[in-house]
Amino acid sequence: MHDHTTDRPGRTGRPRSAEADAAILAATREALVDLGWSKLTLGDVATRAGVAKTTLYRRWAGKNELVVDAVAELFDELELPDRGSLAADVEGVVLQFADLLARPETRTALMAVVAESTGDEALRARIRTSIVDRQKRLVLEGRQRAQERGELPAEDDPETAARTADLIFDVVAGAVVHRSLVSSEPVDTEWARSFTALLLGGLAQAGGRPSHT
Amino acid sequence: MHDHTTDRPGRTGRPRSAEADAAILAATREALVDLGWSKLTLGDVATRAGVAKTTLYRRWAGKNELVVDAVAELFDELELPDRGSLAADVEGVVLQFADLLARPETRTALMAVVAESTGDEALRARIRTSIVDRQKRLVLEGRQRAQERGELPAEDDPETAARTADLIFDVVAGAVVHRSLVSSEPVDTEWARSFTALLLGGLAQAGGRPSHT
Amino acid sequence: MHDHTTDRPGRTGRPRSAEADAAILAATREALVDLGWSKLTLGDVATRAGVAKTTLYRRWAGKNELVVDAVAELFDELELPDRGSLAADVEGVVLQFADLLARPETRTALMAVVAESTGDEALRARIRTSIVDRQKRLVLEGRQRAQERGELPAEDDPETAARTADLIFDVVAGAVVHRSLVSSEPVDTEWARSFTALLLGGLAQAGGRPSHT
Amino acid sequence: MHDHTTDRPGRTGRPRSAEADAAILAATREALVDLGWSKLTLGDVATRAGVAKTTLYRRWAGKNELVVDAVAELFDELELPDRGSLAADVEGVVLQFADLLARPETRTALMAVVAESTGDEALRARIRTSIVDRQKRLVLEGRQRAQERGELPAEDDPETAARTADLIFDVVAGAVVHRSLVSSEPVDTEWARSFTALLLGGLAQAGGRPSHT
DNA sequence: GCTTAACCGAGACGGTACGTCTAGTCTTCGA
DNA sequence: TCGAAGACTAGACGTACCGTCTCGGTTAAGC
Repeated sequence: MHDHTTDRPGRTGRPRSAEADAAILAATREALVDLGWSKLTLGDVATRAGVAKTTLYRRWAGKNELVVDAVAELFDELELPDRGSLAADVEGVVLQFADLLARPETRTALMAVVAESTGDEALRARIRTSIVDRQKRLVLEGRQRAQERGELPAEDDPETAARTADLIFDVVAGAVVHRSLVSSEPVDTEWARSFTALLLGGLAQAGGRPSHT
Repeated sequence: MHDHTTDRPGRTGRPRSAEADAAILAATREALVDLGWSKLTLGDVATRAGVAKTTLYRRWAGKNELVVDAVAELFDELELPDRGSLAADVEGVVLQFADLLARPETRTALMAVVAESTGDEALRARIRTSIVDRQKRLVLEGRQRAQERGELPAEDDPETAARTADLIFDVVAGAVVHRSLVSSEPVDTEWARSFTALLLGGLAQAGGRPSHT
Repeated sequence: MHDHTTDRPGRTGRPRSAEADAAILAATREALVDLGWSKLTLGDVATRAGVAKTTLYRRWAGKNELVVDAVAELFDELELPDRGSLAADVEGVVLQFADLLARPETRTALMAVVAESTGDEALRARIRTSIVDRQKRLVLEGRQRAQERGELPAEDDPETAARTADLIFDVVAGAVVHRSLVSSEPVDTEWARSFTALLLGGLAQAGGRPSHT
Repeated sequence: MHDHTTDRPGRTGRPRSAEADAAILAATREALVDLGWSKLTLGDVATRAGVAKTTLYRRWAGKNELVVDAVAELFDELELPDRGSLAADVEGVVLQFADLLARPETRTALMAVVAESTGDEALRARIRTSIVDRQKRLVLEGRQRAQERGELPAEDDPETAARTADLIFDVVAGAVVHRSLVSSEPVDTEWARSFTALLLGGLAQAGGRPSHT
């Protein structure tokens, strides 16, 4: 997160309003719901937040940065409650993630900032820092539990462990995003179960008959 | 594909130029490379194509529709050459898809139109028709071959077969897209091999030791 | 008048439709009433006339020429019935002219083409030929009658006679146009009587008490 | 005149630039000279004035209103220097007015806005307020002087006085405009003298022999 | 009655200007 | 020094007309 409010060096003059920050981020999410990414304008956000456009530009460099911050907060809601088995944990996080992507502000904003980031390394880094990497904890935590339960073997080489975690993260997140936003099909319990079976058992085993837990 | 040129009902009046269509789509891809999605303007595309802005608007409703058509042509390049085994076929198509996503016109355009489509059912349908569904052929063809080789069992229930194909498509396409565009990590041979091992063998088996073919 | 229909040199091929000419001019006047000069478009005129735009451009060079022809016909309605005295004749023609300028197609078109003609000598000539000079007959005829009645002395020098006729024409036409279109005041019987008194008797005499006939 | 700059009710925000107003009006007159009314575009005026198009639209509703204001300033140049007699005063103002109408920006603009005003009461009012009525001062002043000199009798009834002034104004302005712009003949000293003789002495007296002063 | 050239409708074409919108900056006043 | 208000430059938007062109099809004069 990028704190615009408190970490200023100089201390003379009128201090910035902390309320304004929250109001602006909330207004941004509201505007995303109403208008979508491309029709969202900073002037409109400022109006909704009851704030002057100048104030907004003083704190964020542009639309991209603002939206990344506004959306990042939403992703911190994801959790990994212990459901007793690796399969159940995977299913749970898949459904949580799908719920998040079902919210209009997330749907439209996430893909849009990713698209913008293709030609902007700074933005790409900001997305990784603020959104993506923060969620890898879910993979690490899930593996840890599965190893404790004996469902997965321990991994000695830390580099291989990291690579595998990244791979799993891309597969899980990618599949859910693709199903939700590109294929436009619902991510319901049935799909989550099929996906989990595929992830755990692989195509060779699960190809014909997905094993219902 | 949406044919703007030939399938009009009335036959009076000057017919539309078929060259213009091709020039516009090529100019769109060129502009995507140079400018990226958000800085691409239809006026600029028209200029690059040597065409009047009105000609462009007569055929496409807006930026979204135009870019979908321009990018869709690129996806038809994907093929599934027979590499002798299911694992090799998967690896091959993953690397092909990654190459396609490494091209700047695809990187910037694909996520952007998906983002726009979240609030526009017509656009979502156009993306599905022009891009997504057309590539499912790769999954179907790959499974067919694997079954003929005996690597996968036959599937009797056609509905289950279709659901499984959709699942695999979302997993493969989603993982590659997420790795390429969100995580911003390279999709190289090594990653493709690890991913294939996971897809075929599942997490339980491949978790510790990915089986190098 | 410019005859587009009959005076062509070659004689083979399909002849131009004479009905089209009339329909176009009528449609032009109708469009002038509905839309005014600046919002009149040739495409709209063509549609109203049930004619293709091409047909229209084949016969007139542009909006200006078309409107001049369309309006010129209206001016030929003016007549100078013998009312028994010079004053009565002047009053009569003033009121007739004012009635003509009260019609919306005349109001808007006359000034507009005059404005366009300031930078276009060919158009200026066309206006003089088609509209202005044709009406000078009214002045000449009126003077002729007045001289026969003994109200005005004969004029021996033909050049002086011509200059005086031009002067009177500018004064009468100019005053009526200015009153109608610039001052936006009605040209009614009372004003016509006052104007006639001024024209005949001059300011020195008519200044205080206009002599009601 | 319509003050866009100073008389706003609210006082917050950046005030409008007074320089911009002057630059825009000057650029408008320049563009009228170069292009004429019909080819004048607001985008071009903005460029010439070194101003953004939005600044221009913020202050004027459109081309008509802008041109009226730009031309109105020119009309304020007219004066009525005391030349010693009513006839000389009339001649002087006629020649001044003709000089004004000989300037290309006036020629092309005046008739055009009058033409546009035929279907637009607001514009008609603006023309009357900004241009026409302001010049009636010349008639009133001239009559005042002539009465002081004893050339014209005093007029007791103020309503008759006003009606007569309006009549004279329409006759003088109309005749000069018609001569200049419609008949396209020069308003030179000789014509001014003939016209003055007609105006003062009337047709009956001046018909044959215009009294050369 | 057959040619044949010029006509006709329809509508796409390359252009240009429109009037509006948004971005991001700047300038003023008041807190 | 900050914030609200709103004017500023810059430039894309999507639309409307311009005047030209390219079609398929029609129509009368002249052979």
